[in-house]
Amino acid sequence: MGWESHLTAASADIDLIDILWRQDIDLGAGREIFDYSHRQKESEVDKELKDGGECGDSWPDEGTEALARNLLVDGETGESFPAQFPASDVSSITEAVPTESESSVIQNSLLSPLLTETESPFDLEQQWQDLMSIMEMQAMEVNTATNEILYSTTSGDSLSTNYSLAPSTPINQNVSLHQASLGSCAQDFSLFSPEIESLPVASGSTLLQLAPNNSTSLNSTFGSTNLTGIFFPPQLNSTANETAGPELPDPLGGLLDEAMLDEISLMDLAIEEGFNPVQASQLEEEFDSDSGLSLDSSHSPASLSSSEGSSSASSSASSSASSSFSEEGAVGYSSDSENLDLEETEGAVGYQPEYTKFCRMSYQDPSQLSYLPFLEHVGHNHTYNMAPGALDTSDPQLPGSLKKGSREKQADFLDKQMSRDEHRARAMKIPFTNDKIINLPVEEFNELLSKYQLSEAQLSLIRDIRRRGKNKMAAQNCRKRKLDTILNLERDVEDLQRDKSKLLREKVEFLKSLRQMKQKVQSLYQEVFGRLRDENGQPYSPTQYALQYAGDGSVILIPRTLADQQARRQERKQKDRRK
DNA sequence: GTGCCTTGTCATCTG
DNA sequence: CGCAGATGACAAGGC
Repeated sequence: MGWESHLTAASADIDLIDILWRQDIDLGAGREIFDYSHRQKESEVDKELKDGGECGDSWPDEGTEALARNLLVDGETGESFPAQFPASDVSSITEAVPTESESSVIQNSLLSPLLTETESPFDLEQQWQDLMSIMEMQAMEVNTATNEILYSTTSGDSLSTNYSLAPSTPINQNVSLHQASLGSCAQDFSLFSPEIESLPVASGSTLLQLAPNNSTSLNSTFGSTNLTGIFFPPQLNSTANETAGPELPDPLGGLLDEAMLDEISLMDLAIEEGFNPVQASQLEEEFDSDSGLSLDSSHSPASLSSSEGSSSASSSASSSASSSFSEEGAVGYSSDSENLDLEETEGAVGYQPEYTKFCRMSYQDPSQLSYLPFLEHVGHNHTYNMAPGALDTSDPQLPGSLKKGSREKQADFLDKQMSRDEHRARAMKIPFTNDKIINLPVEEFNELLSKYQLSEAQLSLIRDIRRRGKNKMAAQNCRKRKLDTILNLERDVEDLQRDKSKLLREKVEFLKSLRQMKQKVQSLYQEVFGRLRDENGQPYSPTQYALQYAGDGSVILIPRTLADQQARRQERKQKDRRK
């Protein structure tokens, strides 16, 4: 029989993975049951989730309420369920499942020990925010299945789906619905109360064929077995009835343990600290568009400077300008040097000093881009390679049809684009480009200097230009690196949050599977115990006997007192292990 | 006029 | 020790 294998497997040292693996195989009431609800609510879920995903920054407040009305769909099982379960919904669902409602007392009482474990009080709204954050993180996942939707961590919600849409599922899967959403449903916690003995179990269940009077005392029975520690935390079993009542229902039921809640809270904190999916997507867009900011050689300052340097500056600046030049002009260069005679330089092809601005993210005036084609011409003029005095102030590359006014404009613009050092170099009649000054290797640079008869002032300026130019590029690179570092860190944070969200969802799924497994084992126990007969053909009393899983995989019937003793021993072991 | 951003520059540190 | 690069800090200019 199938139940034998279940019991046998569960009797040994069962770890979580083993349970889950078997659950995937054995759970008959799985996907097909949940799919119904999924199909039913699919469109609504999509819509709601879309809305939820667009909550953006406002989710902590508005998202909570919105989510409360959401239907959540389990990505693994396809199970869908209302994220929150108003009393009216409960009643309607209950009515829709008459067999369930008939036997609700039994069902609830059977299940409660499983679903009340490791509960801890926490803020309901905070939970919803946590769940919302998980969902939003899900939306960030580009490569994951888009339809995978977070399983709600509220056991009551999840079970409500079973309750309403899977009438034939084992009854105990549906019980905590009431526990979670209806605090007054005390029967949820009366699994092993005597009054249930005479009540029939759900007839539609494919698993439960329990004979009457045989469904009691299962709690302690399980507690006496090796399965106790896995499926039925003893402390909860013993207090199941006490925890029922009008207290605030725990929407997460036994599904979320404290550690998990901690994780969710931490993640929630992380998200609150500035990362929501909207921002993340924006960030991704920035990553794409920020290529211009990267150290891509095509955009690097060096390469830009090269094109800048390839442009030529006219050395025909007025001599009067040079006389007004302030030598260590980093701060105090004369304004005269900036008021060079444009009429003399307008024809010069040369300068495109701040050419890099056009290639950066923040060039100041897009209208100035109209000069770019012209600048390209300028950029290929290598007049600085010519010997001193051979420079031509004319502009052979300028279209002859250009009117003088436009040329003045261009010259004015170019002049404005000249850096201070370029102005100074021109004023001092430096016979080569600033680009060369800056970018030539030391040897070539010295060689270049030796080719010319330069005054001390010129040499000093050239050294300053080289130093400042180098530092300018270094500063640009430094800033880019800094920006890249920040972006990479942000991306790392995003990735880590995504990973964490994924792990959290997996944990929720595992817990859910574990809960279902517990329910199934419980059902099997009831079935087995109910079929047992003594030598007179009478069923065993659950108050006097209990089933226990032996180490060799067999199932034995033992007196209840003995089972209770073993259960207590097991409990102590568990506590010691936790310490 | 003011605040923010970008860029250039200087001073300093580091390899 | 000198040099080149890196970087923090500051100022100027533009928006």
